[in-house]
Amino acid sequence: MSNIRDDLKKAAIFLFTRKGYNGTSVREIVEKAKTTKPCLYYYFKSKEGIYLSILQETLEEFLKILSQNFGEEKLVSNQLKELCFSIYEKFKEKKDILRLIHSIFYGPPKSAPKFNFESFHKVFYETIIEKINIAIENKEFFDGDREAMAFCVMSVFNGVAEMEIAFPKKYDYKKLLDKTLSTLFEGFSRRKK
Amino acid sequence: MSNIRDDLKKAAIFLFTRKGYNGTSVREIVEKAKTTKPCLYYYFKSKEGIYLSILQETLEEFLKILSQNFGEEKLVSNQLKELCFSIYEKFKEKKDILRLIHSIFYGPPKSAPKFNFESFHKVFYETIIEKINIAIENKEFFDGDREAMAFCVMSVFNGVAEMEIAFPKKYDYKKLLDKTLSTLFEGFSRRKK
DNA sequence: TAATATTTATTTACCGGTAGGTAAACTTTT
DNA sequence: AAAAGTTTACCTACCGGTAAATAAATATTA
Repeated sequence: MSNIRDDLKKAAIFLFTRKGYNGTSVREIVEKAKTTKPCLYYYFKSKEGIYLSILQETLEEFLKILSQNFGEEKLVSNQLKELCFSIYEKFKEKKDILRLIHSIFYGPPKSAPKFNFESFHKVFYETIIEKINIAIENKEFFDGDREAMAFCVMSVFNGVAEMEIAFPKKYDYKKLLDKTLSTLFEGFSRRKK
Repeated sequence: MSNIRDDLKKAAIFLFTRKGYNGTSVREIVEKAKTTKPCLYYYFKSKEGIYLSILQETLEEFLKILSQNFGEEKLVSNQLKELCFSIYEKFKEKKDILRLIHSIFYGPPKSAPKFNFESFHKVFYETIIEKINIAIENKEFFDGDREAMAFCVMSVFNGVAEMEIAFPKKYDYKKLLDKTLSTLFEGFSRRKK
């Protein structure tokens, strides 16, 4: 098994996630991986190549989570919570890479090679809105604007993730996510005027 | 009036916001500003200097908005909307720089010189939570977790801003912000069980 | 006010260091 | 012997930064 390839990837993740794409040099990567430059070019073709391969791998892991089931029988608010918790767990596991992806996705357009992370957002949003439709049909949620409601859920999740990126260890973010979603769903729940 | 200083700043903004800090070279900046390198070093001391001066200026503009008043007499939900709209307008005006700040704030720690944008978040959050306290006292909002409610509002605002950054011109984001806040506040509003 | 001295602004030409990338030789595995 | 993997040594281009000379504006003095 060629572990040079893996060593290169690990080293690249370590450096890209700390110094960004432009802030990391090929020399640093190969040095950390205890190998030489032509090896990196042998396995990944270019600096851009190793970078994109890291991002692609991560994207796929997240899409996999969204394709899972989240207990169709339960209350939608609980399904949505579980969905968010699952993604949150993966997020914590890959926090560094996600910080990198985040800063590229929302960052200056030419600060790094283009990588389309949009598909994750889209699938995430669609998954949420489907569940909200069900909740409104079941009269679990009040009959509000469905897009707006889904947008709230997604934004809250993003908000927690960003907080954890910006201020790690400052709060218990799992708890914050739980609490905030609970409050949001309490607001969405159907009550009489 | 030395307009070389201004030209340098404009050129730097143009390039930093498109290519990031590490992706932009001092040579490019002075070339675009139609001057020479020692001039940049004369006015700003270093690449980091011109960069930080741009960020600092922007931060101050945002803090200024938060120190304004937003109609104490009105419904809190409307005050919060106005607050968000005001910040949103400034955001749109300085969208490029905010994208840059965002990607640095949430990005790899060593991808650019440190700049503390935390103060804006803090003041924004505190402003929101004050208003929510009032709304709950007035029985305009139900008596939920105040931190969670404030977090929802802030997240929704961030969500819209990020959408606009990632997918400019795809939607009417002012409308999205309006609609989403309305739905959120409808959820927060006090109704009988 | 005119000439001079001083400070401020700007340019030319350069520094050592490092960037991404590769040709070509060598070693190991198949 | 052929293929795959790895190394040494090198390429050109560019990086951030600066010394020193010069030009323009301002202050000082006769």
